[in-house]
Amino acid sequence: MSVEGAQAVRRALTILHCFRDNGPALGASDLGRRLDLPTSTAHRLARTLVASGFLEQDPATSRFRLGPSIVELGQLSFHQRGLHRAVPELTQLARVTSTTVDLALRGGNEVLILVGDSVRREAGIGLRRPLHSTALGKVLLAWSPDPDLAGLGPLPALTDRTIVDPSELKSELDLVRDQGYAVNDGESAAGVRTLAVPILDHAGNARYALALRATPELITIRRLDWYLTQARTCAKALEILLLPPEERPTPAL
Amino acid sequence: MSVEGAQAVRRALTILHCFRDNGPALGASDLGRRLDLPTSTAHRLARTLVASGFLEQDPATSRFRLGPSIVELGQLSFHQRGLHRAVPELTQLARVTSTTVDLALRGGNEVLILVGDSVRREAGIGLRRPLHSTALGKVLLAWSPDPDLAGLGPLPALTDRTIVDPSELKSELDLVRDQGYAVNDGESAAGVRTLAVPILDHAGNARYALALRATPELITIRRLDWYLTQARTCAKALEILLLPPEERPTPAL
DNA sequence: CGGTCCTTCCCGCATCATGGATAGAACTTT
DNA sequence: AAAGTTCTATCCATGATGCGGGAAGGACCG
Repeated sequence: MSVEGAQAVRRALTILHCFRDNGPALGASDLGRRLDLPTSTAHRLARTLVASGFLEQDPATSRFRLGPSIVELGQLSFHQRGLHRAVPELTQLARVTSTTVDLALRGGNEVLILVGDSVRREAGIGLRRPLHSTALGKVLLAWSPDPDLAGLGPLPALTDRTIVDPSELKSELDLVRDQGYAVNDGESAAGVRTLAVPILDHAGNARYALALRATPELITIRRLDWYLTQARTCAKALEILLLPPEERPTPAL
Repeated sequence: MSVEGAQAVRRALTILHCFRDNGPALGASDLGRRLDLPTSTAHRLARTLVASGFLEQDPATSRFRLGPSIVELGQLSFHQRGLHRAVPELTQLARVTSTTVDLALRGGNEVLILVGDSVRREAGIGLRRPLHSTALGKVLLAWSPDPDLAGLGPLPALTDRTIVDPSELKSELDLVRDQGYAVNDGESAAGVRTLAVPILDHAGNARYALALRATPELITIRRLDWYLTQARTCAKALEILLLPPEERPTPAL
């Protein structure tokens, strides 16, 4: 009961979410253990998911993996959002800047990387990252409709530079909003510097975030402005490709 | 009751499936009408889906559309299946043959087109087609583990050439299995000829089907062999790209 | 060959989803 | 501009529905 009224459905969807973190194939008892459910319940839910094509069951090992319906709807939504049109832009940006490029949006309380540059595809597609310790996350938070930092819960430290204090994060976000971009300097992993800019809609919310990622030796402070220009140019192009005209921000006053 | 034990979950998944046929955004009462459910039930299920990120609700119109989790899991599964590695092959094949190329698998009782050539992306990505009136479908049926034609139900006629008689379909499938490929000559739409070949696994089942589509003037009978060779070469490459070594068919005896 | 862990099915209980009714907002028609 | 229509969203009593302990049947390992 509590807040949302649909126990069985919620559990079934959680089962689907299990497959994002873990290996490609999970058994019924794996699922039960991971969700703290009786095996029989997990098994029944999984079977229902199989019946609708959202999971499929390996005939040999009888373990579950994501099914055809997921790919189908994923491709459909990918195209409906126009994300396929973003791929060439990102590839171009990656080539020009020699960096790794990611396009992300907010999914719950995490950053959801949807499209990587196709030069280094393995990058992080389908990956989730924390909001507080990534440049992408900072951008998504800074231009968020509900700036509820408390809702994030504790901020785990990934390196010794990670911002763990909520009030410190708050002033960081103010800075990000002020200067129009975010930098992550080894707060997520040592030796990685990331630069992120928002793709804003007419309401001033960040619909997507675009990031360039490389070593600090490549993205030096003095060259930052150049990378920023490149990123912003690309972001402007993506704004047109991804947002319908009526949702684009009104041109600067 | 009946066969699968999860009413609420089944209904929720059906809601998701609604979004494949119809426009991108549906209201709660649309959903209720389409699934023949009370509005309140449809609304509650949709809310649960929103809470898990499988749907999202437009703040302005409060209508629902596919959410970030769908794109996330879709991309993840797309990559886990190695489908991104198929894209360059398909593009190449489309260029060489000047045809429209589709890669599909079976989803329930329909053909599920997953990847089109990127030359003409709009082709039919995320589209479902009948099994009995497409070359892709014939291939998927001909090398299917359960050749249950009765389970298909009635075979609707899309043109006057569509095979509507189950026993006729059965002999057509025998022919397809014999010659190793399927042809659809205006059975799905007039003036379209399609040639499809399977990508088989070690158990002899068609995991994917690959099709070339063009006008009968282009794919003439005398040139059929050439197109067939092109398609088979590509299928062989895809077999290696898409199937793990232990699931590939053993080399011809 | 005994042990362990897995998948799968069964069935009685009480929890949980159900859907009619309602309030109110938004949009359309007259 | 007001009346009418259609929509979203919430409530709550009812009983249908999903729940999960248990046990049978395999598969794999030692």
